[in-house]
Amino acid sequence: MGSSANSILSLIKSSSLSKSQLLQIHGHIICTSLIKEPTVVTSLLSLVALSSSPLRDIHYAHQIFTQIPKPSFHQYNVMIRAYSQSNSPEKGVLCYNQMRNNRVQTDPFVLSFVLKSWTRMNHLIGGKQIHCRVLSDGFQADSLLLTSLMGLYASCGDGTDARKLFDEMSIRDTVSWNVLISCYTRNGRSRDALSLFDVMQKEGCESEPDDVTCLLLLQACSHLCALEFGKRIHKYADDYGYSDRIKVRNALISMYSRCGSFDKAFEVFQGMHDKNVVTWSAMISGLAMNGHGRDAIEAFREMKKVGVSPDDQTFTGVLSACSHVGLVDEGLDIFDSMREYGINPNIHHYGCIVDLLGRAGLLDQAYDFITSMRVKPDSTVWRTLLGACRIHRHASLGEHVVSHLIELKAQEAGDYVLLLNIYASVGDWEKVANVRRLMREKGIQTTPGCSTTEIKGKVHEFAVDDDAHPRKKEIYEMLTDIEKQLKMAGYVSDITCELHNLGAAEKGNALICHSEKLAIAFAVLVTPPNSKIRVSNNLRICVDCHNFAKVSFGAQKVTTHGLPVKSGNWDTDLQGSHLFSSLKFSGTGQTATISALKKSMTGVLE
DNA sequence: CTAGGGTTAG
Repeated sequence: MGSSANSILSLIKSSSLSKSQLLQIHGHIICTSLIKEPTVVTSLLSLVALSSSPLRDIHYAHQIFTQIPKPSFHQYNVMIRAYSQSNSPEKGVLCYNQMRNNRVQTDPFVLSFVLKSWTRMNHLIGGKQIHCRVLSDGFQADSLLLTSLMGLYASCGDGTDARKLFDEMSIRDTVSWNVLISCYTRNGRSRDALSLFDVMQKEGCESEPDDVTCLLLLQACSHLCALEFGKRIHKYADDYGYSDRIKVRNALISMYSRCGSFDKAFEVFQGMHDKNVVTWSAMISGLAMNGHGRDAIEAFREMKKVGVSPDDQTFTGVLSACSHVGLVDEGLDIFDSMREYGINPNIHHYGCIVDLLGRAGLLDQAYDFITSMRVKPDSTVWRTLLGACRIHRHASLGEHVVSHLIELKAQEAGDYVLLLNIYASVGDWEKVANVRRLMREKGIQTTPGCSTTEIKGKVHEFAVDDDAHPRKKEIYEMLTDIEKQLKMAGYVSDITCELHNLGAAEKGNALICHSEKLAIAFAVLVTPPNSKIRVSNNLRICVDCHNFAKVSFGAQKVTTHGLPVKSGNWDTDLQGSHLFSSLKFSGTGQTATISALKKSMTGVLE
């Protein structure tokens, strides 16, 4: 290697290289025979492909790479690694194929990068081919590679294969455990994920939970509304010094908000000296989902004032706050302001605006908005509009929206129920019967409603009209008692969410036994006065049960989050649109929290 | 020298 190579090498490695200097060096390397000098080219490639400097530019790296006559192992390595982290992981695979065609030897590192590419593409078959290569190359004992493979099976399957690999591993470090936990939470097995927390802490387990374990478990707690478990993780993080980490704090804010413990979320937020975008976004979403829409918008202003620049997730939070409170103009202004931050609206942002317009009754405007979107509308966007049609009883538009869902082949049981609701709300019983018949013919199964409440760490579960509970007699008595008090307080059951053509009196009776009411009655029964009651649902609450809860626990303190009720408008009016409530029961002083779970719960969580 | 773990609206 000549002296010019040496001086260029030290130039590349100097930390402050300008873009023009880089172009100059690149030009020089091409003009001279330095392009055949592996050390120089590799360090240039590493700088452009992988470094954290502003010079990082994967397209430019690719340009340099293609000019190399016969790339070395290291040069392939750098490119495959860079592509596996980029937003075109498929190019990493191409690069790997080229490497193999050129008979360049691979190693565990390269295999792990190309595995990451396949994993990010959610391509099981491609990943499996790498699995075969891992075995044929004799790396079957490399625990890091095996963990990467677990990651592949975790994102492409239901977790069975990931678990199998995990069981077969001879050395499992914390990351392996974390991959398994993450796999479980993503596949709706949050209970299994939480149970691993105890297993990891048992005597003889080679690895113990770290900060990422805490993050993952906190997420599982949110899914299950398992506040008590969440508090345990919080304590663990405190004890082991992980709770100083900003990511753990952010996860705590998120967990407490989603579990309905807004005060705790705010406490964590206020105790943080360094607040990043994620912190602010988590808090803004937390405020929005707990009924403090205006405060969420205020927090949004505050974060900009202290110099934190909002990102796409901040906007989803603040836009959803606007739609919850019904601030249409404010929401649209904020949506427009995204451009100033160089953020392109994604499907979530569009969804929020559809929700915003829809709830406000601007249904045609919402429809036009969907058709003018720069992103192809997905089924959730249409479903949001369908929900708005339900609120405002717009049957013809509802039918039209359903036709879009059918076109997308995305109709779900819930969509038929929503359509049924719309027809029922306008009293078109013939069409209600049609939809019912259609559902029967197609064999569409609706998810049975179920509510749970956590008493002394044990989760009690209730179904609609449940009579399986050992204390059912007392529960129904308590329910009657509450109803009596409510009638005096002026509560009238809302019958528009019932689907059958019954008389008003019959409907009033039919509504009584929704699972959320049973869970509330049970919780009031077994908890002492002034305690907190928390009820979780697997489905969105019906407007009557929501009103029931609001009136029972005092309409003043109503805050809501989770899935919207089947009808109703904004948080602030009694037709409130969300499920989560932090309320006070006027009779005995209990406080109730009702929140929605996206996944149904079964079994008992100890 | 390098690797594997988390993210949102409805």
